[in-house]
Amino acid sequence: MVDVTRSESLLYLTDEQLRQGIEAMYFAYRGFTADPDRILASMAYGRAHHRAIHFIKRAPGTTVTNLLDILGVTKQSLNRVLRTLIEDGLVESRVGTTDRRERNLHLTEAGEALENRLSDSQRARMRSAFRDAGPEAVAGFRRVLESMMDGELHRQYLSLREAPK
Amino acid sequence: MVDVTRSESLLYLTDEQLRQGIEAMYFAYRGFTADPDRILASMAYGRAHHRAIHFIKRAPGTTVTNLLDILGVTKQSLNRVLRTLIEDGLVESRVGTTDRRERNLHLTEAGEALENRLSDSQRARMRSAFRDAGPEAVAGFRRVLESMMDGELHRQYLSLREAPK
DNA sequence: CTTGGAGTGTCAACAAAGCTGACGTATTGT
DNA sequence: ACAATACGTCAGCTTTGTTGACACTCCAAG
Repeated sequence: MVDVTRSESLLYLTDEQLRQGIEAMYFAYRGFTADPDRILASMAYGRAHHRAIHFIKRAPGTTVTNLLDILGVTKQSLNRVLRTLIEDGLVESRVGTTDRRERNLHLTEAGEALENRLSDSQRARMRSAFRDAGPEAVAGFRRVLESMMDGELHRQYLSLREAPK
Repeated sequence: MVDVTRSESLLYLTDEQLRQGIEAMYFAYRGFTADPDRILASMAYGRAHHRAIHFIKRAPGTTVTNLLDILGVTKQSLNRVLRTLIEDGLVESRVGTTDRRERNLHLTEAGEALENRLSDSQRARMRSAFRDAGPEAVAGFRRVLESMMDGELHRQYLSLREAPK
């Protein structure tokens, strides 16, 4: 089945191993989004609203352009989502202080409440997976995921750590 | 910053670590789908076609119901995708031999060709990530992802290994 | 002080891919 | 004979993405 004569240290790079990794990624991502999706479906929201809320929570006061950059969608697409969140009183859009063209986005109390519900459920699953797998596995998980991002994605991923709050 | 007095072995379960895991998952999944998406966009296909093609390749002769089960979508949704693939001559639908109500799905030569292009690009990224991270990290990656699937997803993930070909 | 460009919002139209509900046909198994 | 299964399809709706066009506010530079 597998040619054992080749360097043993590369057996984890066989096409079969890669395919299992691909399928694991597919099924795990479905699990990853399942819990928040259930909560969102009970309201008039979808995954796009979750992402906006998540990153506004993560970087309060962020601008629309910055959010656009992180989410990688068009402003028309983001605006539709953002508008409903503002109308529903979950997000507040404040005119920028230094540059009045900008809009600084913040979660309202209601927005914070929903964010908590969503991220609690997602964290619960992540925590359980992390605990089951153990610290070394978690480190490996992180290392592989980070290598899977291309340059631009990785830059954005890291940028979230720079000025967290 | 972090309360070092609590058990050190649980530091990897802090909310901050979990959030980083969540964000890593989000950005990595975007990288994971980026390459096939580019190929698909140049044709009239989308991610849904890719998934169908992938699992037909994985389990040749699979039935529509089985594919429905794995993909977790409605038959109307799958049928729309499957119909275009059959019309375009990438997938063949053969009347079942033992049960003539069933349809056994196979890739045609053209279907195999597209599947190869798609999975080559996806495997290339996965291989590069695996190689960068090393075997132990890959094992951890797999362990965490598998723990992230809930029961039903995990069952389906494993079922692909049972009768691979 | 005008003018170009950046940041934002919005209208319109469209596409991909999910959903529900309903119905029809072929086939199997009781 | 009849109920259930497997499949296909019509119609209509939703979410979330896309282009393209246009307007407004505001900053910065000439």
